[in-house]
Amino acid sequence: MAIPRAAKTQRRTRIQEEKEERILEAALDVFSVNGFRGSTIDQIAEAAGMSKPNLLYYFRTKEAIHRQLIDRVLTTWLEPLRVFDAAGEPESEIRSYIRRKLEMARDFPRESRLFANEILQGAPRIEDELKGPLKELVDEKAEVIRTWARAGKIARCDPYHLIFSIWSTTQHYADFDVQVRAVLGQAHSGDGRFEDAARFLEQLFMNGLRVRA
Amino acid sequence: MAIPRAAKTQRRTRIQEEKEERILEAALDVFSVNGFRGSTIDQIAEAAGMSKPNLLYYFRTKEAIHRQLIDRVLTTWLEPLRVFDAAGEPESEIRSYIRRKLEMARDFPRESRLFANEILQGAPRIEDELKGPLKELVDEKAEVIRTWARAGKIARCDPYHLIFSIWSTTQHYADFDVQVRAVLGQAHSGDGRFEDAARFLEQLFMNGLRVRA
DNA sequence: GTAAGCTTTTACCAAGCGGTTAAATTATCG
DNA sequence: CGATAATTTAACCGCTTGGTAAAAGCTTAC
Repeated sequence: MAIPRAAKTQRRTRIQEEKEERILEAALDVFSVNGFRGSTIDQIAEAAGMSKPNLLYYFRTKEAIHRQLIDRVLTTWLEPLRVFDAAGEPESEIRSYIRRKLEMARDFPRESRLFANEILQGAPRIEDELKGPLKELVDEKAEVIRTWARAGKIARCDPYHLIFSIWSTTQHYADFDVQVRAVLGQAHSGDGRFEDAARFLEQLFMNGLRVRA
Repeated sequence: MAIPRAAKTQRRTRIQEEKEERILEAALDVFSVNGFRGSTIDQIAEAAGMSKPNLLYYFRTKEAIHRQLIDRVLTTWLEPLRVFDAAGEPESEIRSYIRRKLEMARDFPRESRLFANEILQGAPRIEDELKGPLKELVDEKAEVIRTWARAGKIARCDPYHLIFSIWSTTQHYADFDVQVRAVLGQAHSGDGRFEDAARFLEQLFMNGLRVRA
C-alpha cells in the first residue's frame, strides 16, 4: 500500500526525481503551445511517455504541474534584470542586458511562451507575484536608470517604459517566432536572425539613449 | 422547416446581421482571453446572450467563428503599415506609424490578444496569410526604409528588425497589459501609460534612427 | 389569415475531460 | 530470500465539450 502521494515525505528515490523532471519537460512543451486550458493531462502524459494515472501519481493535479513550471520560470526569467548593476557603466549594463534577454529568447523559447500565455490570459495564477516581487525589482532598477539619467550618463527617459521596450523587443523573437520566420522567409532560417536582431537592438538602444547635445 | 443554415442563401434579414455581430463581439471577448482551445461555445453563447444551439444556427462550428474573427483582424491590423508612404518624410512616417500602432493597442486590445494567442500557438490557422500577404507587405515597406537609409535620411539599419521592434513595443501594451499595470501600480491606472509610452517610444526611435555624424 | 420560411428551444449524443480507486507489479533493503 | 514500500496499470466516474435532431414559435409577404 503506497503512501498517498510521492511528495508526502521528502524527496527520496532517484526514479521520482527523474520522472518528475520528464513530466515537467513534457508539460513545458504542451503548456507553452496550448496554454493552460488548452492543454490536457493526456497530452502531457503521452509526451512524457507514461499513462495519465501514472503522471497523476507524481503530480496531484494539472494545476500543480503548471504552478511548478511557472514558479521555475519566474525565478530564472528575472535573473538578467537582477544582475543589472548600479555601479557598472550604463552603456555596457544595458547592452549586456539586451544581449542576455535575447539569448534567453533564443535558448528558452518555451519558457518565454509559457509566461506569455499566462500573461495574455490575464495572469490569473501569478497576479500576486507580478504586483509583489516583480514590481519591487523593477522599481529598484528603474531607480538605477533614473540615477544614470540624472547624472547625464544616458538620456532622460521614462525608466519603466525603457524596461518594457527591452522586454518586448527581445521576447518577441521567442513569442512571435512563427511570424518572424514567416516574414524573414528562408533567408534567415538558422539562428542568424538573432544576431541581426542583436545588432539592430544594440544600435537602436545605444543611439536612442545617448545624451544629445 | 428551416433551410439548413443561415448563410446558405445570401445575407437576408437584419436579425441575422445583428445576431452574427453579437456573436462575433462575444467571441472576441472569449477567444482573446482563453485562446481557441481554451474557449467553449457555451462561454461565447452566454456572453452573446443566447443558447448554444441558437449560436450554432448562425455559425456551424466554433472554428467558423474564430476564422471570421481572425480574417477581420488580419485586414484591419495591417492597415497602419499599408499607409506607410515612401514619398513622405521618414521621420514623420515612422513617428505616426508608432503612434497609430499604440492607439490600436489602446483601443483594440482584444484584437491584439486574439492575434497574439494565434501566433503563440504556432499560427496553425493563418500560416499561409503570414507567409503570403503579410510577408509581401513587409518586404515592400522594408524596401522603402532601406531607400531612406541609403539616401541618408535615417541611420542604416535592418529594416525588418526595425519593423519587428515597432510591432513588439507597441503591442506589448495590449498583450501584456496585466503585467504593465502590475509593474506601474496605481500611479498610471488611467490611460496615462499610453501617453508616457508614446513619448518614450518616439524618443527612442527618433534618436535611435537619427543619422550620426 | 395563412402559408412559407426564419428563428429559437428542448432534448439529446458520443467523445473528451480531470481525477479516483484498487489491485497488480516492481524496486529496495535487511 | 522475504517483506515492505514505491510504482504502474486497468477500470472506472461524473462532468463538460462540440455538435445534432426535431419540433415549436415567430415573421413576413401575399
